[in-house]
Amino acid sequence: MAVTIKDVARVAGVSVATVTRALSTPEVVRPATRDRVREVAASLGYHPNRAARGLITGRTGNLGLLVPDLANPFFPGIVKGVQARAREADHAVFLADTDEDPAAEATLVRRLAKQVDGLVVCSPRMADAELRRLAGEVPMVLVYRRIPGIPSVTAGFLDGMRQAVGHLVALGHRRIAYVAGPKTSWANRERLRSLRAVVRTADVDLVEVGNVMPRFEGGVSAADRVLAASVTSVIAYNDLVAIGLLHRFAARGVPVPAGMSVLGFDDIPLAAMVHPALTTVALPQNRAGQAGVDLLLQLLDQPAPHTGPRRDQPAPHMGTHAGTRRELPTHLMVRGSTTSVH
Amino acid sequence: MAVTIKDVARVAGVSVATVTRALSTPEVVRPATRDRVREVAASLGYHPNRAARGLITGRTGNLGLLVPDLANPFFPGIVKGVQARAREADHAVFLADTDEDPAAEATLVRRLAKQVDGLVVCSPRMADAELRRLAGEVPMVLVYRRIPGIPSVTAGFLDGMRQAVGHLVALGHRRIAYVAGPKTSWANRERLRSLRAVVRTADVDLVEVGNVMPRFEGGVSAADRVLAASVTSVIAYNDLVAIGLLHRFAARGVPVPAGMSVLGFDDIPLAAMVHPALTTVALPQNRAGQAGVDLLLQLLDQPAPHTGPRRDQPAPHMGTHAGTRRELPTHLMVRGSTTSVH
DNA sequence: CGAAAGGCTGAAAACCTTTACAGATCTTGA
DNA sequence: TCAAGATCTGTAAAGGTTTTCAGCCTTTCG
Repeated sequence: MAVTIKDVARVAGVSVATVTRALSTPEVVRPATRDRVREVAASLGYHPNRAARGLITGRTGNLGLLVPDLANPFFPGIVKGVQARAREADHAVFLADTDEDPAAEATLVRRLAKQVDGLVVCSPRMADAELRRLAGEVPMVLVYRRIPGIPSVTAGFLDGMRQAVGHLVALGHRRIAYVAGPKTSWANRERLRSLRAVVRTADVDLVEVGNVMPRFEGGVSAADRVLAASVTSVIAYNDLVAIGLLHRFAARGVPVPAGMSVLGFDDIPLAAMVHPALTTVALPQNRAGQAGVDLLLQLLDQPAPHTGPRRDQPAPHMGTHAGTRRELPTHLMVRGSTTSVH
Repeated sequence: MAVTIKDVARVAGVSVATVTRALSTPEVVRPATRDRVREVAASLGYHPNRAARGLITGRTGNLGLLVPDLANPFFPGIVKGVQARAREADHAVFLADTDEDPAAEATLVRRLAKQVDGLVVCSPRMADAELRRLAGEVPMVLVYRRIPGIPSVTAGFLDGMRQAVGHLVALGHRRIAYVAGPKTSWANRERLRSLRAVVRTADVDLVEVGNVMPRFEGGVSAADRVLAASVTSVIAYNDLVAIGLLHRFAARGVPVPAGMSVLGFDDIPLAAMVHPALTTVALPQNRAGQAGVDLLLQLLDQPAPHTGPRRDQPAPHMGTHAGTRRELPTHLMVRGSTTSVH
């Protein structure tokens, strides 16, 4: 049915070994033969069967990508970044959406592990220990989560927070609310930690408003508590929450930004589309995805672990090497949802 | 390194043939042996190498999914639907984002074709003829595009338009603008065709406002022309365009819905988050993805084409069979962006 | 008790590719 | 012209699985 290497060999009048060499190590075969083989291959539309190749080389040429929820507009950007870089490196990518289910994450990692060279795992919800175990089973890089020993790509939350708070302070705000995301979320913990650190060095009061789901509804549900906190500005866990706040503020007749400055996090495309457009801390999405793939490919190119790696010393892909951690810059996008006090 | 069928065979004291049978055709092996083998397999954490299996069975257990632009919020829903159904059927899915590039579509289809059993191709931008050719090379189902001879999943645009226009007419609107999407888009052509058909039977004037990109900016750029058309309501090609309109109307001081009713298409999650929330024709996303996978799997289960299929009769997967076309229902989501005239 | 029938199991081929090794051809220098 | 070396090419094994075929053992019936 499909054209195989044998067909090419037969038509070109050479052995299959020569065909594979002409295609993958052209320099070792005589130019005349090489060109003939390549011509035949092209005319027959031959492409090596990657599964068969993977069987022998141990490399599938495929990558896996796990995201918690594709419906969260933060993730498509990352996925696109991963795709773009993977395609450049001639790799295809398996995508799995875990529906925010930590248990599904482990299952899917294992399910995919056999078919890929490595995985990019995005904002995983599962526990550190479990993740570490999985990282021992299959090469893996983390995006938007940091665990010592596993290569990771994150963004400068602390710096982002510094810019955000700096912006509000410059506008005269002295009481700021923070609407926190899920307690179990690493990103939320990091943002909160950064925020507290920043606040400590500035002359502002911070009011923390309970944990909400990182979605529109979470913002809606937190809005009234924010209003009750008598603050002049609010930083939301992410843009979706911020937009939920906006929605509820509008319904309550609180003008934004005149009556309340709202600041988001992520800079999802949506942030620029709402009215007023959202001031937000932009986190790289595309670039984070790309960086994830870069790290992963780099990891895979490292000398392979000794067959039967010792238990007592981490396998090379555990990420003990340099350049294994990457922190991308963040920047503040000032739009219409923040303004000066009075 | 990884545990293979040989390991299981050795430990269980049987041949590899028995192992594979115990796992994939349990009824043919003696219960005692079967149980022992399965136990050993489980304890060793054995999972068949799918690449190797695919080599011999011709089935990879993988599906491919092509989308034009994951950043368009319409598509993540479809992707999630595909994922969900694929996972139920124990298939993994390759995702490729074509970045709205028709040329990339063909390349990616061919690139993926070797590694999957079939493809779900979503809202493809390429020409019918090209798509037909590709469908001859690899089992394929179309989602949100209909081409005779290729299995497809679409939604009832005509019915959706009937509901949309009916809603506006009931509210007293007599002049309606339509902001069209890209001329090359099949969805746009269908929507326009449906709209014209509906308008013909109702007592309303239709003003068509030029073709715009199917994004937020497209709506922004069309808004002024809509205002100049002295209509009381506008139907946008999709929600993103509608939201762009909303944005520009707000900037121009035109109150929505009091001064202008705005109606979208798709019902992306965002539609409910903007202010005012968008009245829109809801197209199934998740269900469309699921239906696409259903159709594809059904296609694959059909008797395989005779080895060396005749040129003069379509291969089975060309979709000459019944049940090969599926049209899902649409419904109008009435929210805050439409109201009665005066 | 013997033979046929049926149920289970194992050996080996097949899927498509890459690669180690050995063989063949060509070039070069004497 | 011959030998040695370099260059190129072919054979065969390997990778993990499924499947065909044949053979073994057990059962059943005469």
